[in-house]
Amino acid sequence: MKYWLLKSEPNVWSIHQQKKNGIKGVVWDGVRNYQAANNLKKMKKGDLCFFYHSNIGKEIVGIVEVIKKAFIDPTDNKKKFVAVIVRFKKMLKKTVTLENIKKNKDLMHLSLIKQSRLSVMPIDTKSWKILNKMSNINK
DNA sequence: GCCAACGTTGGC
DNA sequence: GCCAACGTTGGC
Repeated sequence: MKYWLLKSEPNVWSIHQQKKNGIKGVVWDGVRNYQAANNLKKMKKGDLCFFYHSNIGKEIVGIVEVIKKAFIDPTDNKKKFVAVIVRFKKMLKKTVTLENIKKNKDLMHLSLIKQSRLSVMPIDTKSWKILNKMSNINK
């Protein structure tokens, strides 16, 4: 199983809306960047993704699960880009802010920090574990 | 195929 | 609101 991070501006699409959508999940479409699209293509059913709020909050707020692997994005007329379907999994007990991620030397290599504009990125297992641990600090 | 101009994202 | 970083477009 692989781990990922998905970015969304909460005033466009937030984790709360994702949660309301419940078990049927949501089509994650609109990605128009090759690097992000390539990451979407690598996703498999059952993979887990951190849900990150960009611009407002700048923090990881929850986890979603991939329930359908990449298919042609229905909103892309040229049929070049892909979408996946993700389902709400859980909210983090404590959100993990970008500020705190930057403070951790073991997380400095993440694309979240190095490539601030990338909206879909892989998270290695070690980093996934660290971030999960950080989210449980104030249980 | 290069690169200047322009557009977009997202942190600050 | 500004701007750095980076992706895309279009003229040559």
